[in-house]
Amino acid sequence: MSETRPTPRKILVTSALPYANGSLHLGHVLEYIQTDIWARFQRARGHQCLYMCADDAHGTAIMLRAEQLGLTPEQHISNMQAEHERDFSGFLIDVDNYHSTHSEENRELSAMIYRRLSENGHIASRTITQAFDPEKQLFLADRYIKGTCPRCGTPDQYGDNCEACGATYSPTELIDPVSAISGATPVEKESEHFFFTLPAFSDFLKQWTRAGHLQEEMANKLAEWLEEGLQEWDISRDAPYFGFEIPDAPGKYFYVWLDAPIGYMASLKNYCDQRGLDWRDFWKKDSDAEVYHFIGKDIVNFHALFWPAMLHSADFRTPTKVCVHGFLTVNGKKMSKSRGTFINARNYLDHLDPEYLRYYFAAKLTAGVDDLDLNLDDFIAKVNSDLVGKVVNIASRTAKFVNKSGGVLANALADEALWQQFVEAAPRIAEYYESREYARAMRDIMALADAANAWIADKAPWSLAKEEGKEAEVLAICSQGVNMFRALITWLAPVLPNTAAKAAQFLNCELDWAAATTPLADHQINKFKPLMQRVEKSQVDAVMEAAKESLAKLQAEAKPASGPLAEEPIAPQIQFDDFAKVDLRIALIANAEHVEGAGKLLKLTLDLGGETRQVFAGIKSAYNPEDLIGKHTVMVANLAPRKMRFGVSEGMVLAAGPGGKDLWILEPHEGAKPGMRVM
RNA sequence: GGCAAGGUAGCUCAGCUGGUUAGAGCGCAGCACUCAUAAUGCUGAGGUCGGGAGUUCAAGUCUCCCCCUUGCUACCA
Repeated sequence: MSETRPTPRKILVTSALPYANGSLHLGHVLEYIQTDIWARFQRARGHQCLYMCADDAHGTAIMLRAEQLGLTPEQHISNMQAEHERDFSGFLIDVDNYHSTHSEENRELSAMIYRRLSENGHIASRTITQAFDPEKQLFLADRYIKGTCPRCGTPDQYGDNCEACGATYSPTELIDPVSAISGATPVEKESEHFFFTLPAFSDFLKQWTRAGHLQEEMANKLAEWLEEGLQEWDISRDAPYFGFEIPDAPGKYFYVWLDAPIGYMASLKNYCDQRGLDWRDFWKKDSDAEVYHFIGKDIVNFHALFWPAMLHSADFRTPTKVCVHGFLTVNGKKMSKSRGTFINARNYLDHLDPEYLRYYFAAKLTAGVDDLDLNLDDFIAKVNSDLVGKVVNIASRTAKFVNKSGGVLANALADEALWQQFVEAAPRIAEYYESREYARAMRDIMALADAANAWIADKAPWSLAKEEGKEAEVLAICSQGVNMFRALITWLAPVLPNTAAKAAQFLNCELDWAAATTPLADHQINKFKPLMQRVEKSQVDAVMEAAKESLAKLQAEAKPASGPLAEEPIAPQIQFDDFAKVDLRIALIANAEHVEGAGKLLKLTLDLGGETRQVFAGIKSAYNPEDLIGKHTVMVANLAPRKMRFGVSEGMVLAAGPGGKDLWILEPHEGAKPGMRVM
């Protein structure tokens, strides 16, 4: 009844390439652990499985960060890559190759793919207008422009949205926009850009996204984009840019997301070139290999729309599957820097064994895209009880008796029926691994561990050992205990590679998936040594403490203090005349009502004592209209009218607060009358 | 506001195409064991399956409405 070995497959696996601008955090680690478990499982089953990764090393952010650090971009990304590789190895992520998108291989492949896209008529060019930093001589992406929010007046907001009030807008709407890089006032400038004609692949993608390459929920999500109609994708950036220059287009560079996925190929090419293998075996159109990308749900459009379209045009095969996972939360909350739940990979590794986290993630990972919560109390309980209390304990409580009687396992099973449960579980567990339902695999394995412990308790070999003439029976029971442990640890090996290696040493045999359910008989084992230590609460506390410290350090660099004044320094001094230009008036809120279709707006009718104004105010989240009617407030009466989707707004009411529910409009003391000027 | 995914025991989660008294692990209580890294076994308490209405002989499981959480997205002068 031993399992038949499946025919060997050729598999290429990737994790999303971490950006070479920051340290890895546990969210990254979740993905690498998911990928690594899968890759190790495939190798354990005798398949050829290459796990490729690399640093994603291009883009404006990296260029600027390097400058800030006083390094060349090349030095900076080289430092980051070294750090990333240390963290990978710390978490026992067994990549076959860790490369960089800033590599010769990637330069060649990017150029080659671009040429093919271009030859196929899938590259368009046109001139666009963009904000430009005249001092830095640099085009500015939205997030590099800062200014005063046009809606709530909060200074120092980014070019696409306001952190205080949540408004979204285009950078041209910002009041007093400045370049976040140099502080200069941006100007508009034209430039020629290249576009990948994504709409040409609309039909192809509609079919591809439904052809079993994606989880259904992701296919549904992408269908939204596909229904709305795809836009051409801007794939070029102007110099200066840290990246690859586009062939025959001096001064134009590939946008970082163009060459990032090509980095998967480049890493494989780099690996193959050193070994006399051909990377095309995996990527050519009629390849018999399988390609799996593990990614987070935030980058699914790049991997399941842009990337397959590029590959299709460039005459390469498309991925077998894009496996999307959810985000990691910590104690039920989004990993956030402000909440102090942001844990770097290194914070964890400095205090805890990587296998604990590997197991905990495995025990909660499914093939779905749901977010996964790292609940720290649950983490301690689960690891200690499942791994130490159940699995390792089976070996720990039986090995001694085997060793005592010479260390040679019995030649027959004590309980065939129980063993049969293990035999039958093997293919099911394999199927769960294969389909990335690790949580189900772990549940099955632990259920068997429970059965094993209950059986051992029932047989009580320690009691029999006290009786004369029961030596053979004791040995038979404990031999089966050791064999059950061997099966369990073999199945756990993709998750717990170090413990599995130690167990192999104790068992005095290689752990082999196919052999796991054939019991070792008449086999010499070695002395048992503890395989795994319990997690201590103090270690977990130390991780959280370290996380807070790293965070504090980061924030100290970024922001010296907090509070309204620190976050929004007082604006440059103005003269009285400047202030006098703003005509503030007392207004009576004659009416306030909801606006059909608007999420944040209230429509206010303001009585200025002889004149009424209609003003749309973004205060719906903080006020009920009925509570406002009859109250007095202060408005900017001479603000130019503004056309909005729901009508013209003829002024602004004054309010303070970060936004959402925390928003307070001004109200004058008793006695002020509508129309009075506020000076 | 729109779309999506969720809301099942204290905690983390299973519950397939609707079908007997709703499950697991952990935690908790009691008992047993004391071989084992205070590990293990047995027993038990604990849930109006977010709320409401409906369809049905029968609903955690289907429909509608509402509330809450998370993500994406729009608008927000």
